[in-house]
Amino acid sequence: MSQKRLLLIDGNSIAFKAYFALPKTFTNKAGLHTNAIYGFHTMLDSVLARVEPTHILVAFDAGKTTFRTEMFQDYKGGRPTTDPELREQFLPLREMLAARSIRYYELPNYEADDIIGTLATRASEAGFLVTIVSGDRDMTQLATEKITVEISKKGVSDIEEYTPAVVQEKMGITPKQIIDLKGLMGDKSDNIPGVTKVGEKTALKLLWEYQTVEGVYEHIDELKASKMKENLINEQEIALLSKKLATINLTSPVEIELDELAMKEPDAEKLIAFYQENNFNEFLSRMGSAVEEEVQEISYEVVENFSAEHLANAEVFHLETFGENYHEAEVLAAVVGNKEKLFVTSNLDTLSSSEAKKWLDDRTKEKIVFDVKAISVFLSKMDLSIKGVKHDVLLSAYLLDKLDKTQEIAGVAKKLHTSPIKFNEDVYGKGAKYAVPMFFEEVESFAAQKAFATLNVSERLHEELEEKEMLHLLLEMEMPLAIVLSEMEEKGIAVKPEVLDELSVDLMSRIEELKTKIYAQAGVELNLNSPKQLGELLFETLGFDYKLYSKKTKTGYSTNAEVLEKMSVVAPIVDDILTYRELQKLQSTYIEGLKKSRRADGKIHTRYQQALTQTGRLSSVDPNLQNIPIRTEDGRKIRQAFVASKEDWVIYSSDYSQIELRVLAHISQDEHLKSAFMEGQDIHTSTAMRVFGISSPDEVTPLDRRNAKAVNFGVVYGISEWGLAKNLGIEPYKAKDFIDKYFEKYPGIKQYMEEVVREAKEVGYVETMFHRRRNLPEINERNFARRSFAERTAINSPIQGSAADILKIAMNNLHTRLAKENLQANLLLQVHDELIFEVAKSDVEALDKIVRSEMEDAVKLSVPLVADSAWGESWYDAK
DNA sequence: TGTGTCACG
DNA sequence: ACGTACGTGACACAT
Repeated sequence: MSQKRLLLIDGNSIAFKAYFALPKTFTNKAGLHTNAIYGFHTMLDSVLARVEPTHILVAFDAGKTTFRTEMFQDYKGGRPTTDPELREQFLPLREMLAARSIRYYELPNYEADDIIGTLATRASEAGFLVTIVSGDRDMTQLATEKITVEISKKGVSDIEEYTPAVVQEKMGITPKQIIDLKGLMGDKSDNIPGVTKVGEKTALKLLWEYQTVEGVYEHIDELKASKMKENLINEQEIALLSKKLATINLTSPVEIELDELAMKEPDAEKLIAFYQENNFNEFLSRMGSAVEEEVQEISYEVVENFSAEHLANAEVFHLETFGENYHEAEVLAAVVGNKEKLFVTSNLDTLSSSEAKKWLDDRTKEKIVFDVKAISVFLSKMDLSIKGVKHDVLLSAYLLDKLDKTQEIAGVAKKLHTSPIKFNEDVYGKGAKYAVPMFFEEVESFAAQKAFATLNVSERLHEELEEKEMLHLLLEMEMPLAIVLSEMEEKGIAVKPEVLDELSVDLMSRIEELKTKIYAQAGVELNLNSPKQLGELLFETLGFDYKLYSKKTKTGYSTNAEVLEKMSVVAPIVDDILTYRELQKLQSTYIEGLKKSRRADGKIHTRYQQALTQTGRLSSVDPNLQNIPIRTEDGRKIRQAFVASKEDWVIYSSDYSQIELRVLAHISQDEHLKSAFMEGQDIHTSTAMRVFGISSPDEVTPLDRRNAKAVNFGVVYGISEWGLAKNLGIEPYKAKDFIDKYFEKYPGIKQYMEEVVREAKEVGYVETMFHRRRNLPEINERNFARRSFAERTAINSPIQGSAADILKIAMNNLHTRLAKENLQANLLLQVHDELIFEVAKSDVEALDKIVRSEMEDAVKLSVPLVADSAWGESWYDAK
């Protein structure tokens, strides 16, 4: 008979630990918190793997009153009440245990400790090895040769193992003496009093000498006179009571036979339902492979060339690449094929064969891919292109919120609970270990798996898009845009390093001057780039009261521009620090950063993340060309380095005027906002007039306009009193006044906001004009901050997202139009509401006409769309 | 690797 | 009583 092992888990204390170890962002479909359950599950998995028990039980506390409170009313007194966010997890936690066929138990009048102590004793007497898992150190008193106590520390899986030897080594006493220790020193967390002034050190010394509380009192006369001795004598009763309270009951009336605790198979059906309900996708996918015994077989063949036969029935095309940035990444392998059979080659030349070219170029040969933008960039380097792409799984997964931050097909497969495949990191490693695997077969197999997974999920995503009326968004907006973007990225924008160098010389000398000046004023030298050191200088060395200007952060004092500006009156030094910061930012991020990004062709090739933002905007990385300075003159000069790549060409820029407010006017149908735009008024002036009751535009002061502008921004962001107050530097009650007046004057906006939030609460998501969705799982949260955030998001996302959609439509239309008209012009950059081109001087007027009309007519709204344009030698001059 | 800061729309 | 304006990316520092 093999060794039986019993695992006993202290349910309350582990749930408690897990709750505090994990963020409260875990919620289930009903909006209830699940972080403690999730953490409990994780802990359970790791301890099960480690201990491999044959028997198991989770013990819970039954209630507040126990035999201990009868002995001592204040036992565990003074404890704060359990958070409702934790309390709501106890029932589902039991459900999870039930689904996993794990027995749980509670006993009126007794604590979980007593159940565990009793069963541990019975089991060890019956020849079991016992492991106890708890977050409570008191349990260590149960440790014996047969009973191991594991105490979970900070994290959920970080544990400390206690055997009698460990206890002996740590404290010099036996586990049994823990109760004597508590008797003398008490226990704050359980409100066990202990003897006055006796702490851990004193108590241990006494126990080393006299073994037990009783022993101490038998020999109390031997102690030399002291306050401590007096306390001991006076509080003998308390010491004995404390010991009693700390003693785990080993003979509780637990009505369970050990046999009943034998490990059982989980109830798969219940467990799957539970995981689904609680969004435990990771656990679900792990089950998936365990449940569907038959893992789908992937059949692939490594070939030297793609033959016409291979291509004839191919449905998928995949390029396996190595490198962080595809502008310089290496293609390792290509895959074509279908679910029955895939063909993998590392001979990329085969893509240029007439058969392959023909297949790639044939629109009637429909292809499914993952990331057509990246594929197009790679192919274009080989002078190839791909046509007939009917489904880009990257983009559809993005639209359906099925991408995780890895942006890989493996993440999609995981979210959809299909056969799991590896992530790039698993095959190529990361950091210093990022490398192509030693055995190339691994790459070939990985490439085939990705191609298979792409096919495997494509149908489901396609169907889901159809259901949600989002197919149009994929086929007519995102997929065509991917091609437009690939051309923009591939083209790149020319950057003159001489211009940057010139700016750099000036900046560096000014930075040095400022540094010297600041050190002189400070009286010490420090690293000005360190917020920590700067905070210490201002609020410790120089003695400014942080409470007046700043607030504490996790690492020190906040020293951001807002704080420094507040201090400017009393501390002239901060003006120089602000300037230093500004120039340092320009130097490191823009001068040095951009120079590093320039490639051999003298151009910068950014990459647009098309499948990332929550609203449908693009983002630009490596480098980010969507945040090149413009607001200060020093910063704006950076734009002088961005020029056309050919002689006699210029930079042309066109941007939408107030697109977000125009979108708001359209979707809210607010009469007043609409008419302001239809009459072509300055929108902030118009708002100022209405809200502040001013009759003529001439009477609107700059301050009025500024306030109105802030209110307009606030409206788009999902206005809050506090946010507006902070932005304007006024009191929240004044901000409230602005908001109230605004809503009174623009009732349609108020109605829109209420409606969009109401609807979001009902269906759990919001949509743009073109059905782009954003899910808002926290919209019905009980937590005020999270719910409020979701509500503001519900207001903002349709506005920001619709504006993004409109520019995408304009870009696609422009792309087609420019190809047709054969202009000497290239679209180079997109900055959310702005498009930047390079164009032959001779074609500027023609381009201007086309661009403005395509932007203004991209969609028909109930207010006009207006695009303003400009051009010049550099991006700086296109203003 | 996380935090603070700051650049843009 | 709660803690915020919406959406991003890159840099330097500190751990």
